[in-house]
Amino acid sequence: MPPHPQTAPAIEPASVRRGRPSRRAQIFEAALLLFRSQGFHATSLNDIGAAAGVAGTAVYAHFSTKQDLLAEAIREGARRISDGVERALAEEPATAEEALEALVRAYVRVVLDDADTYACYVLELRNLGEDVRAPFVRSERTLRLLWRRRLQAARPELSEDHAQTMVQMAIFALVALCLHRQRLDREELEMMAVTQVMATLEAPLSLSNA
Amino acid sequence: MPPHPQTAPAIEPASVRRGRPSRRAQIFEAALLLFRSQGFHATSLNDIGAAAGVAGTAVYAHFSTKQDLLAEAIREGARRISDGVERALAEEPATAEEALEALVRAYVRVVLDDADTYACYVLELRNLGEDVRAPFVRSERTLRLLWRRRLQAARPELSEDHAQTMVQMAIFALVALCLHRQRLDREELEMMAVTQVMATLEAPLSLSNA
DNA sequence: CGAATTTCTGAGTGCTCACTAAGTTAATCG
DNA sequence: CGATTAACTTAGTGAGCACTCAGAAATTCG
Repeated sequence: MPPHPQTAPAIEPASVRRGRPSRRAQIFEAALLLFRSQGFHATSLNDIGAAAGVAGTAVYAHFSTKQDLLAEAIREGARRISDGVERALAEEPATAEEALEALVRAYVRVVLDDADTYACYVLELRNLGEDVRAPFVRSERTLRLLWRRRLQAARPELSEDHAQTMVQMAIFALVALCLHRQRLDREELEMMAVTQVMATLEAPLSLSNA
Repeated sequence: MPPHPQTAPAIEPASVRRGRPSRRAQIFEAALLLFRSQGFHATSLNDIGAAAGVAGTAVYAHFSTKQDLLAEAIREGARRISDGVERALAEEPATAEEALEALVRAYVRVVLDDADTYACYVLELRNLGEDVRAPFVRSERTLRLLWRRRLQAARPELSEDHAQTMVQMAIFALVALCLHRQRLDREELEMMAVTQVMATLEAPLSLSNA
């Protein structure tokens, strides 16, 4: 059972009803931003507490360890990606190209809308303990496999290795969008990112190939 | 004046003549690989020493601080990129497109040939102290500006903001190549990476644009 | 209000780590 | 060889850190 926020009545805390985030949420948000900007190891519990307006040790009323806090942040990043992808999978597009583009668009949306969460996911996953990290690495691999399948469906001439490399390049191109702040507005950015990545994935291999 | 390696005579140490790396180089290499795989803060001086075959404190005979060791690694990454780019700049290509492609190819070569060094550069730059980091950040910005100029020369219709975003995506697509191990062979990878990135940079913007 | 529970604080505790000091080994050179 | 110097080791030292604990403050609920 999760601990209740500061001003919480039985079912729904007043603070939530009034739109004020619970202390737990404040701490989580502060930790996420600090992990994202400084890195996990460079962030102390006192940093986190200070950013959330409490003493460092108050964190332990809501999270069991610092690793647990990171795990929660990573879990959130993974959840948003898989939610986005799930929505893309539900679309049932007509052509293989449309299927690929739906996947690309799903990623772009997550990367743009949850930039800090996804950046933290990408940059800090390595700092999770082996046991906690493993399932995330697995699902990451599964998602790349999904990309590769859709890419190969659209371009049957690609070998597995080629497709795999192209997918990794495409996904990383998107990572750039959540790491650096862009000056274009949200809608234009989404359109452009989808276009650019699709161009990568649809580019013919160089002429010297069999 | 840098300290001399273990078996060093006045000018050129015997160990270098025989192809055995100096202790300093061993330590540097070990640190680079550990920083790259575990991250700066997760790597202790004992780790580094152990990987280089000495006690942790022996590192201090060759480097002044742990930060200094990281700074050297970062400096090496920056040096290789700027060397590669410099060679590309010397080419004086005929068209703007060829100029852009030369730049892309220079990056691809560095990323593929110095994968660990460049990965360390990208991932660990943030762990350098502000003062040491600043010049690297500046030269990074300068390089991105060079990309943007060449891209805009090839495609004058692009706005600064569009070109900037495209450049960031393109560079990050290349980062993927040094982070994950690819199964394609070196030559094919270079050709493919150049092709894919050029496709991104040459892709038309989506139709809804002015 | 009063009791129970949760949240929070401030003072620890023990551990890890970067770094130092002092002394030993090994290599160089006259 | 003997003297000098660099490289290395072992044993610290002090700081910072995650985390614990005991109690205070705040909140909930009868």
